[in-house]
Amino acid sequence: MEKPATIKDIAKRLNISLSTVSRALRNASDVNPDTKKAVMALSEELNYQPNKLALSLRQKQTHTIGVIVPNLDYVLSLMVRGIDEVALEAGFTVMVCQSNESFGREILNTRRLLESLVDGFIISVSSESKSFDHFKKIQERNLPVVVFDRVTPHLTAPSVRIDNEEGGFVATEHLIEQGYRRIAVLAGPENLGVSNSRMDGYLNALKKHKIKKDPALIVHCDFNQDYAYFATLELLAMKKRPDAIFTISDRMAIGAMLAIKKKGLRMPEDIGLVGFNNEPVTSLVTPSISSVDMPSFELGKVAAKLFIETMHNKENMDHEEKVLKPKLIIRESSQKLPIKK
Amino acid sequence: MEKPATIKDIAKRLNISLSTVSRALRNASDVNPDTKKAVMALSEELNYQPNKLALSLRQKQTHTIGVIVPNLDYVLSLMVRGIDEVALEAGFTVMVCQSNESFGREILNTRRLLESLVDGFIISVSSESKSFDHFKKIQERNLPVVVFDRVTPHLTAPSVRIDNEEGGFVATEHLIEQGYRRIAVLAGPENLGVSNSRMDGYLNALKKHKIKKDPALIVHCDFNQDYAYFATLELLAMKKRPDAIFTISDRMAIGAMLAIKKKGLRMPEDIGLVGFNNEPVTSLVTPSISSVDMPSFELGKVAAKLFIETMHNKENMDHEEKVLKPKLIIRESSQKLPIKK
DNA sequence: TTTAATTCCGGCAACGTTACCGGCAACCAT
DNA sequence: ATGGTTGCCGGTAACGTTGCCGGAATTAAA
Repeated sequence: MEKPATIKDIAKRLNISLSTVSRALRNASDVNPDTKKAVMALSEELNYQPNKLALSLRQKQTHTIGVIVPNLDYVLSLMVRGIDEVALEAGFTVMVCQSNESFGREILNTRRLLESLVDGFIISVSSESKSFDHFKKIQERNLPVVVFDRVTPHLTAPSVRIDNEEGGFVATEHLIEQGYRRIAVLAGPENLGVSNSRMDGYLNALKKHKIKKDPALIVHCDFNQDYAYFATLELLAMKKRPDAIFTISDRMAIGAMLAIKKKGLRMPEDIGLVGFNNEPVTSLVTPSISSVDMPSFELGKVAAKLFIETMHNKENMDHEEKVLKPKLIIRESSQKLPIKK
Repeated sequence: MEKPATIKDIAKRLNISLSTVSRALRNASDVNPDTKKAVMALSEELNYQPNKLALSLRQKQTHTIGVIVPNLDYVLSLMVRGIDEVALEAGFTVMVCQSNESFGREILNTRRLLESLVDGFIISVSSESKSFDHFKKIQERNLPVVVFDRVTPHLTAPSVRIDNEEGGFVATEHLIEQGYRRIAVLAGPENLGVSNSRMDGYLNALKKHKIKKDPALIVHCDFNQDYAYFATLELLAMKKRPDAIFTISDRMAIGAMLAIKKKGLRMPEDIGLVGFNNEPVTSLVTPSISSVDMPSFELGKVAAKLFIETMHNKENMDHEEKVLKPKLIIRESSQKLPIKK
């Protein structure tokens, strides 16, 4: 039990060749039932476990998927769990690397995973990334790549995401229906697709309800509670301050909430607030915060399924694009009118 | 750029032997400076990356640490980040597996990591685990093991943890100093060492201040918000209800808070509340919740350092035991008296 | 009885790497 | 010149596994 048993040990003990043992252990064809039984019995007894390294080296497959994410916040860790579940089921191991939203780390992680000889990648791009050469290098090696959540047009690969535009739309329309008219939006970095799509939804809702867009009410800031806090303070200091805020993440919604409280304003009476992601904390704070829920776990599962499909099908699936629907959860922070019967 | 370059490719192109290339690439001794330069140049050009699989197979080391955790909540993910940071620095990759507090999964994960030929383990045991044979199997293979956070006397291995007794003590003493007298404790499962130590601290504080222990005020329940919610409701329904609650985790504190609010009681006036872990959410809810902070990130770093030390030193470090100090963070939920000058 | 088919098995090479050993020069000191 | 040292290099085996090929033994078919 000291050193793990190998095929060689079994062969020696049974006085048969390595090849026979190897075949007995998997194919089972081309091998006498009796010897097969003997091999099985002994391998059981010695607690034989095939050496993964040797196997991978031989057949040039590690059965490992490299997953690159910008961070592991609530939503992304749910997605990763979804990926994990499906991947495990299919016999894959996943290696998760966080880029911490940093472009440099993203490149480094890609390199590392490539060195580890993963069989392919499932990627959510960092908000900082403007170049995508490191990902293209993966594709040059003919390794399958799937992009999820944070997709980008600069990378042609199968993708899964939620309908962010729809999410932005329902959040904004809900605020309008509640009677809010000067609706501000706290968006993320300017080059982040996810953020822009949600903003598009916001703009569409305004247009549909004939509310004029006010550039002063559109604020880009970092994806971060503190930045959102200060941005909100500035918004509230305007002469004609907004009467509602839609933030494209719950982290930012929390920052906004703190700023609103700091100013002594009440939600939903003085000001409405809707976030995005439906993190558990939104239901715990006072007042509870309305938020757009997304099927994160499911999205992860779909990403992994898509990956496996891509891996097996030689055909080009680069233009496969799955889109899941978000859902608005209404809570106290935006519920100004009594609930209709 | 299709297939990764190997040592063989370099050797062929330079008309020298594999061995020479191999030596040139690392030892640098026993090889002519000129050939070395040539090898380096070509390896750069071909973008040569040593094949980790072959390397590991050869030298029977994967430079990988298996990390087993019961879950990835706020505290544990911080610890894992600490582990990761130190491990990476030392040239190790970490593979993290969650057991979801399940004994079966823990065994499965151990097996999986063992199959992946990790060089050793850093473990925080699941709350469900009562047997530790699967961990002992690791030690039989002479692989280094370090236990962190959730330690257990049933496993002799170097360990890192915080002083849970101290944590329970300061939390309870703080409540006593604020004037609370009937202090209940919401503890975790009965066999969980961490929980019991915190309870011991609670008991010590009572004893020091000559408050009689009341078994009715000691409640064991699952490590979980919902259970804590219902347990608190029951506590509050007592004829002589407690005037303060100490929960051994913040998750449980949140559950308790919801129950207290549900009953229409005020914090800190009617009832005091102190949690454990200092999760960010404790400062966001209303009222904000006092909590015992632990140096999680640091603890993870220490665990990894201890692992590396254990790996290198042949000497028996099994009785090395590091203990870090927790710190009480006082917030609204327990601040009944005005702050002293 | 010969031929053909079937069943079962062992040998060899290969995946990419390094450890070890031995050998050929060239140099130095005797 | 002899012997010993040093610098540099190549060959071989090994890590644990599997794929391919060929061959022996047995059975079936002609």
